[in-house]
Parts: sequence; C-alpha cells; structure tokens
Amino acid sequence: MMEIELPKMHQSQQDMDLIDILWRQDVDLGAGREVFDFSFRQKEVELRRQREQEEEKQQQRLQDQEKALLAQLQLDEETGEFVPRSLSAQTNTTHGEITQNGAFAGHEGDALSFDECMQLLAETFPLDEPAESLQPAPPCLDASVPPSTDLMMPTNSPVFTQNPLLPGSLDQAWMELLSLPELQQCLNMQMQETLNMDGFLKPSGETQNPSYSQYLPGMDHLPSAQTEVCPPEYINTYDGSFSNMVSPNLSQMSLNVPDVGAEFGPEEFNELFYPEMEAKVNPLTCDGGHMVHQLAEISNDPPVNPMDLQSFSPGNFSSEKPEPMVEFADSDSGLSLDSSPHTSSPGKSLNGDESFGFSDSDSEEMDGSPGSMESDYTEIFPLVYLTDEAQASLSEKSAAEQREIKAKNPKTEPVEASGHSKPPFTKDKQKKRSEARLSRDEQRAKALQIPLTVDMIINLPVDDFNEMMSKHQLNEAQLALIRDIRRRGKNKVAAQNCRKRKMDNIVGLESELDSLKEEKERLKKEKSERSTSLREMKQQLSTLYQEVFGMLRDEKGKPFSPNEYSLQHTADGTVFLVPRLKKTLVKNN
DNA sequence: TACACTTGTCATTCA
DNA sequence: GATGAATGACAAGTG
Repeated sequence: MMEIELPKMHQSQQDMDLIDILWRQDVDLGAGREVFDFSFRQKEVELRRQREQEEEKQQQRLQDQEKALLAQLQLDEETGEFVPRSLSAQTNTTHGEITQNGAFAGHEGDALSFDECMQLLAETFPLDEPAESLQPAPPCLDASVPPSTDLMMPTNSPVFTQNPLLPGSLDQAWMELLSLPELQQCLNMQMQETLNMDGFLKPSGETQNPSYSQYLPGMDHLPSAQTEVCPPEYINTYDGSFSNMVSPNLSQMSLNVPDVGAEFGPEEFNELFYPEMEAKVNPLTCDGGHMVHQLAEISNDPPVNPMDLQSFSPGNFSSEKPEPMVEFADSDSGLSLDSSPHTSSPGKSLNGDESFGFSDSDSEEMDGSPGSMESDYTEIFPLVYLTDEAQASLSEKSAAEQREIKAKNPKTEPVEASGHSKPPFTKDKQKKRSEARLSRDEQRAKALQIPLTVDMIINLPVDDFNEMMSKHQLNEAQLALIRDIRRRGKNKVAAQNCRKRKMDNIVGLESELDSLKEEKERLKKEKSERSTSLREMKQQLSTLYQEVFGMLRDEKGKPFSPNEYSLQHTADGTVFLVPRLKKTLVKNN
C-alpha cells in the first residue's frame, strides 16, 4: 500500500514544488496559486489530507510530550518564576518543534527533512491567500501569542549549525527567515514591549531572547548555546513564531546571509554574552526531569537586569551606536522619551502622571531657556494641572466656586477652565501648546508675584475682577501684566470663537453651495424636459396643421395651395383660412 | 527647506 | 470713556 502511494506522493510533491516556485515568483504580482493549475489544487488537497493526518499524529505525540513538560513546568510555577504556556499557544507551535531542535528530534527519532519543514511552512501559510501570506500578521500583535513565543526563535536558530543531523542549508534558511525585515521589526517590537513590561529579566529566558533578537540583523548568525538552557516548551514556541511570521514566499527573498561564524561556537557566545547564565545553566539539558530542577535553581537566583543583558547582547558588538542603549535605560523614568516633542505622542504628553514630578520651581527654571531641552519640559509642565474632568467641572462652576477650587489647585489650566474645553481647532498637541503658552503668562505672573491666578484674571467678571484687584496692593508692573494677561486671555478665547464661527460659516456656505448646485442641476434637467416636450408639441401641431390644411377644398374641389393660404385661429378657437397676402395685411393692421 | 496648518497675539472697529 | 466682542493681519511653532 505504501509502496504504491509513496511514488505517487513524491511525484505530486515534485509538481507541488515546481508550482510553488512558479507561484512564489508571481505572488508579488498578486497571482493566486490556484491560477496556475487546477489539477494541482486537487493534488494539493489530497496532499494536505495526508499531511494533516501526519500532522495529527505528530501533534498528538507532541501534545503528550508537552503535557509532560507542562506538568514539569507546574513544578516550576511553585517557585513563582515560571508561567506555563497555554495549550493553544503551544499547539500552534508544535509543528516545527522536532525540526528546530536537532537534539530533540534526534531524541524522538522523528526528525523532519528540510523539504518537509518547508511543506509544513507552506501549509501553515495558506497559499491561496497571497495577500495574507505576503503580509503575515505579526504575532506580536496577537494578544493570544505570548511575547516569548516570538522571542525564543532567534535563540534557537543557531543550534542548526551545531546539529549534525540537519543539513547545513537549513541553517542558512533559518538565517534568511530571521533576516526578514518584518520578522526583525516584530522582534524589535516584542523587545520593546517586553522591556517596558518587565523591569527585570525573567530567568525563563523570555527576556533574554529579546535582547538577543533585537540585534539579530547583525548577529543572528552567531551560534548560541541558548538552546541548551532553553526549556523544551520554548523550543516549541519557536515554531509558532516561525509559522506566524515567515511568509511563504521567503524563497523569493534574496538576503545576504552573513557567514555563519565558525569562530563563534555556542560556548564562546555564551561566555561573551551570558557568562553568568552559562555558568548556571550549562548543565541544563532539554530532556529529563533534571531540567526542571535546574530551572527552579535558576529561578531562585537574582534576576538578571535586562539592561545588563543588553550590554552583553550581540547588539553592542554589531551596533555602531551603543549610546542609545544608555539613553534607553534612562527612559525608564518615563520622562526622557515623552519629553521629546518629536517622540512623544500628544496623548502621552498630556498624561499628567508622567509629568507630575515637575514642581513649580522646575517650570520657572525651564522657562529661562526657550528652545532648549528644558523648554520641552516647560511644555509638559502645565500638564500637571487638573484633569479634564476637573477642568470641565471648573468651567461650569461659578467664579466663586472656581476661586475655591483654585485655592486647592492653584495651577489649574486656564484654557480648559475658561469654558473652552474644546477649542475649535484644538488637537492634543495644539492643546499642549496652548497650555504651554498660557503657562508663560502664569509664570510671568508668578515672577511678578501676582496673587491672582491666570484663570481668575481672565475669567472673573469685571466687578469681581476689580474687587479682587482692590484687595491687593499691586504695583504698576503687576497691573500692566494683569491687564495684558486678561486682554490676551479674552482675546484668545475670542479668536477661537471667531475662527470657529468662520469655519462654521465656511461649512454652512459649502453646504449651501452644494444645495444650490443640486438645485441648478435639477432646473437644468427640468428645462431640458420642457424643451423636449415643447418640441414634441410643435411637431404634433405641425402635423395637425398639415392634416387639416390638406383636407380643405375650394369650390372646384381642388386643394388650397399652402403658398397662397394659411390657417389661423382666434382666441375663441375659431379657425379661418386666410390668404397669404391678406394674412400679411392683417398682420400689418 | 518650503509649505500648509494651527494658534496666539496685536491692532482696530463696533456696540 | 471703559469694556468686551469681533475680526483681519501677522508671527511662531509644528508636521
């Protein structure tokens, strides 16, 4: 039975590979695979069925294995250091487990060939959906996929260079896969995400891999002994990330794969980048219950600082600019990144929590250096004001209530509290600028020690304002500044309202213009219809005229000549036969 | 670097 | 005359 089917299968496999090549050549043009051969699809369906059966067997085997591993991981979970993978995530990552870990495959005695790996990849990515295949959904965007799923991949890749059971071309293929820009971008995103979420590196290797994968473009060729310290479930995740990220047309991509560093063995790499980890985890193996015990042993050790790992990571050797890493470390404060107007999003900049650490003295110091780095802080500074809710509520309160609230929150943002929580053209960034602009007035007022808030100066009624002014002894400069602040504040609001009205007028006029255009088109159509109707009526009248005129006879029974006579009718409907000459005379009369 | 857009500010007019 | 609203014009910041 198998002797008969196998040759057939191989033949179909050859056809499939040939069509695969053709399809991958044209997939960039948007051609679907089914375009090439209809019979191929039938063969493909059969092949898929066979492979699905094989996969089911493999998956069943792997699931049993994973269950055992999960049971082992649960033991680690007692230490609080390891979180077991979800079954679904592992199920998605089971295909290539054997293929990616040569030692593991050898242990199972069920290693797949490179072609089989590629077939599994081709199945993983639906070939009849080139659009999706060309743009595989980054697994990092999939919440269901653990971050470590992707990040484990690069650390496992170098193992192929060490694995005598696998062909050398497989390593190159992995290098190509890892060199995919999309994959690297995704890995970098995962790296950033992981570093943002985790303050320390987990001993499970989830955060080791980010630091490693981040520099894959430059150093992905370096072999690593990471797989030796890697629990098998992470090796499983390798396949999941691979199948999720690698596009089926990867063979189309010609990449300059760096020479696999023969001078970099896994031990050298580990000594270079993970000296401590190597000392602790080298005895680890991927099989047996020893791993669990040793992993628990690692988990009890102090966690490795991710930045330390980054400093050890290959990126520092391949990157020409190690300085950004130092800056990145400073970004943990949450200020350096967001403080930059180029990198900070308006929403983040408006987040009061991030800028809450600035004090009044900070803003005053920053005010003296416009355009400098501190000026950016000056723009952030007013964001420590009340929240939007408080500002909105402030805008609705009376002046007295506002004064009361201002007493508690002296730095209430003036614009928001002035009843214009939503200026006409205000965006977040512009709102930030607006706040920064008014904060200068506030800082000027503070510099002159004006005992009134800018909001009070601007929004108080004249009587209340005068009363407040009379309560304080103000010098000339203070009075002038208060008048300027009040004038500018009111004018600013007026300008905003004016512009809003202008825009509303423009919108209204545009709408009116549209309606007028529609009316014009309707009238033109109506005119055309009327003209057509009139033309038809004239035609009918002419026909009727000729018909009636042709029926008229003189005394001799001869028809009247149309050149000598014509028919005319009066208002009462009476019709006369009038000679042409007489008709002319009648007209003249 | 040029350009468009937004916003703040000033000057002016009017009620 | 003082005040506020409205608006054109200009400058500065930003993408």
